[in-house]
Amino acid sequence: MARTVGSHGPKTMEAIRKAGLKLIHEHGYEAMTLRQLAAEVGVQVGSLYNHISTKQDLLYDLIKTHMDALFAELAKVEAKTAGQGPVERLKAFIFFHVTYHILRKREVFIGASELRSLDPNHYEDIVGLRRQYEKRLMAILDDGRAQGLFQIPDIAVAAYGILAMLTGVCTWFRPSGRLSREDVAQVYCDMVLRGLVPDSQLSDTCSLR
Amino acid sequence: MARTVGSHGPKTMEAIRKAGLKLIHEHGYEAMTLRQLAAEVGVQVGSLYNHISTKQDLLYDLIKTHMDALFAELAKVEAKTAGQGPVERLKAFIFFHVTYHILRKREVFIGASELRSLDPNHYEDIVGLRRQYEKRLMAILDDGRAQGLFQIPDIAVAAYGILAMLTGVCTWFRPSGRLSREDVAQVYCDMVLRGLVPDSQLSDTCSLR
Amino acid sequence: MARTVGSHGPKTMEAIRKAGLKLIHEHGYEAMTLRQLAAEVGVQVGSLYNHISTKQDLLYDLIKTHMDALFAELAKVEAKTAGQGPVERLKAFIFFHVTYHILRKREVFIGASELRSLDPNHYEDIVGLRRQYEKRLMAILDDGRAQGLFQIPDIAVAAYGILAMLTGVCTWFRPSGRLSREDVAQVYCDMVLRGLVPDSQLSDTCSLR
Amino acid sequence: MARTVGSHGPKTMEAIRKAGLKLIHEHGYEAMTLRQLAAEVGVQVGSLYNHISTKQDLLYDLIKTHMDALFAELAKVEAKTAGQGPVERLKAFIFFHVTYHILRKREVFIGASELRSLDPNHYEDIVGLRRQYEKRLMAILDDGRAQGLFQIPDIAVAAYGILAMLTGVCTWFRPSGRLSREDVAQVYCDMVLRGLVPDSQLSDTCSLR
DNA sequence: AATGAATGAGCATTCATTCAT
DNA sequence: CATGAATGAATGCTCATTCAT
Repeated sequence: MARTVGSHGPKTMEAIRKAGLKLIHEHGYEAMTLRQLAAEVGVQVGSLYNHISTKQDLLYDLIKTHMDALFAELAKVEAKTAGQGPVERLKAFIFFHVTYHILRKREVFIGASELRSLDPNHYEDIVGLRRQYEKRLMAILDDGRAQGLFQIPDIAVAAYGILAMLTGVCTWFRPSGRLSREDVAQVYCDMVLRGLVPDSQLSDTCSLR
Repeated sequence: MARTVGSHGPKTMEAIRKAGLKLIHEHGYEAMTLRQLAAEVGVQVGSLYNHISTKQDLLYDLIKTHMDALFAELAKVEAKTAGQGPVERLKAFIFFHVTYHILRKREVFIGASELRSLDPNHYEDIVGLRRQYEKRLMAILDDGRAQGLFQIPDIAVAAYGILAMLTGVCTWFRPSGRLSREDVAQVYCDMVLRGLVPDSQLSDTCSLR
Repeated sequence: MARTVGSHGPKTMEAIRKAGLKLIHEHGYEAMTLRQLAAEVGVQVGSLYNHISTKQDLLYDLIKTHMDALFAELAKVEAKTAGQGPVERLKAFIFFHVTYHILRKREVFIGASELRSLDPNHYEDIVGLRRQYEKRLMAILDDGRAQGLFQIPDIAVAAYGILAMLTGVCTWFRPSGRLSREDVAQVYCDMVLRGLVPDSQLSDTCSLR
Repeated sequence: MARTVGSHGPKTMEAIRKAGLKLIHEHGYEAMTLRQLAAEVGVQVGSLYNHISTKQDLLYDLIKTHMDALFAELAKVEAKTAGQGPVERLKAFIFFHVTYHILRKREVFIGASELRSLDPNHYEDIVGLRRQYEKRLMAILDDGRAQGLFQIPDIAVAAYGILAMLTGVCTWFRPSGRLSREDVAQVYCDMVLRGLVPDSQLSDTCSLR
């Protein structure tokens, strides 16, 4: 495709990453071939190996880079809300998570759906990071419950549910849609926070058993 | 593996489906090879073609069968709650969705993550079914909003969020865990319903902008 | 090349072995490609893998088969001369070794020159067999020395020297040449036996030091 | 390996030759890659081409250099024994050949086993030199036979046999072994000379036919 | 001289699929 | 129905070689 004639040096690596992101998102890691990748970059297949050591390594590189960026951004948000109450911190977390997942939908999608294609060592590495990320949310939920603000029967289940809901955004969100990034974040923020407060009159009636 | 020596007749097709479900869940459709499949069934590769017409067709068959079963079960639940109010119908939907997704986690996982491997015709077919399923939930939400029971700024966004949360269960649920299927359904049922009721005092404060 | 249309079953494996022997002898194991091999057999490259598991395995198979045949033939010769004196047994060994190495020059050449291309396990295996073969000669030399028939300062060095001399035959022998197989065997038999007898008047003068 | 950081000038060419000798001896010419060679030298692959014109040319260079050295050394020995009798000249040849082949075992091994990897022109060139070398031995044997000192039914066969025996030394000789270079030369010298003298009583009995 | 990136051909191996037996 | 052998295209990766810097 876009044959960047004479593209050299670090530019090529950047082009490989970008093209890899696109193609893995479109076809999946297993289905993407290095010939496709090379064509997209505008380079011969063999040349890829001046920049990556292995197809598997490219996948790990993309996912790891994404995870590192995710943590770096989360750290900024946490710094800004340090010392505030659980509600404020949860709001900040939700806004961050939703907007980040909309902006980086390809990285996020790959980081979740291609985990199984990582070889064992890389897999453990990334899954470890994902668990850390989940724990950052759990810590907020735990705080809120301890302060009597949230009613949460099981912290982990709640966290998994919230993350799944928020992350789902990168599957269906279209920039051209009715709602903006912030609108969506706001809608989910409301829904989640209401879902955690104890005094809703409907809650205790919810049983089919 | 389970070498069903001398497996004959319709048993073989059933063994293929079962093994296919397992292997696609483990490795993904692209990564599963017919040689793996044949070995798992205890048959030579060529013999598979007495039962399936193509690898792609096996995938479609598995997903379509799953979707049909999903709709059949949903129909039963809807029949049982026909005429009841939105809250009761939503509770029923959530319980059904969660428990079904726990029981059929492999089918569900494949039905979502391998969509992209379907060829165009099959893809349209299945995506159409998935949209119908989403609409069944949206109908309940719409009803509840019309009756002033739910506060929902955007029906589609809410539905996607709820489905993502509930479906996530098939990623992390372990039968040996703390909570039973019904416990998890109850937790999510409470969280979702509270999230939709209008009078929570925190809801209007949720803004970082 | 010789496209044996519809060649099936064990015939193909035999054709692969034969072609492999020829091509490895001509080009060396590393330099032979499976495309060459397939063309020689008259088959597609992929089809080779219905019969061999790996290029490396073909090499091992060829060498191992050769070594087994070598030992089987040697056993016959040893059986025929069992109970005879060292001189007779040595003569028999030399005749056997020379004629066998002329008749099976390709197998012998490969079995010596491609050892280094065997992977470690296979290498150890084959080298072990070669050592056993050398020991069969050493046993004869040892016997002869014990009975005072041979004058041998170092059994191993003598054995290596004799084997190298005899084996060299497969490098230069041409069936169309002046001497027949038996002629060559006779010449080497004479030379080796004279080389081992104690009373030659020249032997003790051989020193440059 | 031995990363000669910043190796410059003619030193690099010498390092390439040395590393090439080592790697070809270890892996064979076809199996040695220029990447291995570059790594061994401590240089990037591209840099090799400032010193060699082609992989093939390196091989030829190594073998030709070896052959030239071999002839140069042989010339010295011949000069020293010029005018002496065949027995003395043969002893000198054997001592020279054995000790040279022990000292330069890698060059010798490559010069024999990688002939087939030379392209046609180079091949003819080197094979011609090898024939000349063989003829130097044949000349001695011929002289000895003419003077009635040696009993040799076929000069060429005898020469090939003797050379194979002596050359074999570079396959098994270890400096740490029981025998020194000179010991081995002595053993072979005795064996060969005895093998050529006419009056051994065993010689005429050597027949199995 | 040395480097790093590029090339294009080639490699061993695997794949889904076909088909005579 | 099952099998084993065949096909032909494709895959990830490596190679010797080139060349601008």
